[in-house]
Amino acid sequence: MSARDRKTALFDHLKRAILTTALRPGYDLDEVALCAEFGLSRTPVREVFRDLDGLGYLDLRDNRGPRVAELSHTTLRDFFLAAPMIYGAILRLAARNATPAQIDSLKGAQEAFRASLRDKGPAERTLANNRFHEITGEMAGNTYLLPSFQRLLIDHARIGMTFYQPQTNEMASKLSDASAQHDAIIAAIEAGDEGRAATLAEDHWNLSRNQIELFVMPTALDVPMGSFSRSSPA
Amino acid sequence: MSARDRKTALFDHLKRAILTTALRPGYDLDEVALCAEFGLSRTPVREVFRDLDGLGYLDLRDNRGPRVAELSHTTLRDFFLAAPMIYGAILRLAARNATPAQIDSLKGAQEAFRASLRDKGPAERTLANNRFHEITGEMAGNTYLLPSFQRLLIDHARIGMTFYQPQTNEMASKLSDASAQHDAIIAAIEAGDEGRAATLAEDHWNLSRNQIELFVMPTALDVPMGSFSRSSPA
DNA sequence: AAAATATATTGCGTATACAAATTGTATAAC
DNA sequence: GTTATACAATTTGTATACGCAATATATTTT
Repeated sequence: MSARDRKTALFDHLKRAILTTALRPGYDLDEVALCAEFGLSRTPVREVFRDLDGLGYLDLRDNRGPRVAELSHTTLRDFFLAAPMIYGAILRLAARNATPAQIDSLKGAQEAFRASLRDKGPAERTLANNRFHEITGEMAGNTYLLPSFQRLLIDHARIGMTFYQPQTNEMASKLSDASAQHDAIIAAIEAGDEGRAATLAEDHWNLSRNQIELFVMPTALDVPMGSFSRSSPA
Repeated sequence: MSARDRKTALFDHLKRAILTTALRPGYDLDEVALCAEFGLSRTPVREVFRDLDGLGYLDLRDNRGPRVAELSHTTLRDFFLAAPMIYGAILRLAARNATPAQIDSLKGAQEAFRASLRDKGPAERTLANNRFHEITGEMAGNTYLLPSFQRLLIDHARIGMTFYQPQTNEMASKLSDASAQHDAIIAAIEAGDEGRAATLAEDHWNLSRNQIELFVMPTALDVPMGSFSRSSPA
């Protein structure tokens, strides 16, 4: 195994571990440990760190170890603002520009996603879903939109992993909804139907947003008015 | 002068040289020459390269020297698609979130821009204008929109330098228009008027777009129909 | 006992040395 | 004359070593 392969292995490992929150937001990485684990010296390891910093996976601070990018309240707010706009634009452009080879690639990714829903855990499902959307980004092929889109995908994956983790029960139906939407997205792209692609982007976003909101904002208890006294004693 | 200062000096130098097209798109950088010029060894110089690659200034290819990011026909098309959307979103959010300190900073940048219009050349003007818009990006403060916005600013500066360069004559009035729009943008942000900020973003974009289009598409000659024979005799 | 300063230890940043790969050139064969 | 191959030179990538800065700990002083 060449040094280059070991370097890309490290890159892929960190990317996956961060997306699936196996490495939690804010986690401090150990440079020398990773050197030993992947059989690399510090120089190439630090280059990988810098690349991941540029892509938004890591946060590099001076004279301090690299840290997994934080996922704060503020970033969540930013996420909700930016995501619908960018997702819509990306799918619209994907429908406009997708090549046959890319469509095949997207179908493959959707097949893998469906397979992961059958017999894999949350981490694998997240990665498969992430891959699907990464390909739509490649299809859109817009140099300027892509960096923002990719950052959104990183945190979308991580938000998903942190929030929907526990309730795997009622997740199932929502996930098959998501899978059905993926199929519709593929169809719209293949037909070159930009308007439909944009609509589906909105639908897909709404599904995801509802899921997230369920766990951020606790559902109000469905209780008749007046059951609780206004001034709660003690 | 410490090594760190020399490193940031190199970073700033390359950033400015690329924005002003003193280093043209596609230009191959000489690693060792820059090491000598800035008194650094190869390691920190290569780190600067990687940072600039992540930000979209440079293009790093394997086993090949770093190259100034290309500015192709395709990227120009992408630029026209993405810019209005992102610019609008950024100014809208800037109006929503700007802090008093940031507004002061923006006023300072506008003052510097106006000064550059008086007694500086195209490169200084481009840098001053770039700085103004960078601050609006900071004001918006959205983690996800910022990377795309910054990439747009890079190429907006470079497109400006390549196209409006020669005709400094008729440029003057357009530049004072741009300066007036900057003032209006500051006012809208200070008032927290999101709608007006978004409208001004559109106006500012249209002004810039018209400028660019004038040089990309040669203006049709205003000649009566039939002046040219259909089949041109070679 | 608490606080402050000195000292030790960890680890980040830079430099240099070495290895691998790519490119240019020269020579030979077709 | 053109093309292909081999070899040399330049350049890129990786490894190791050193110096400095930041933080933690211990000892001293108030």
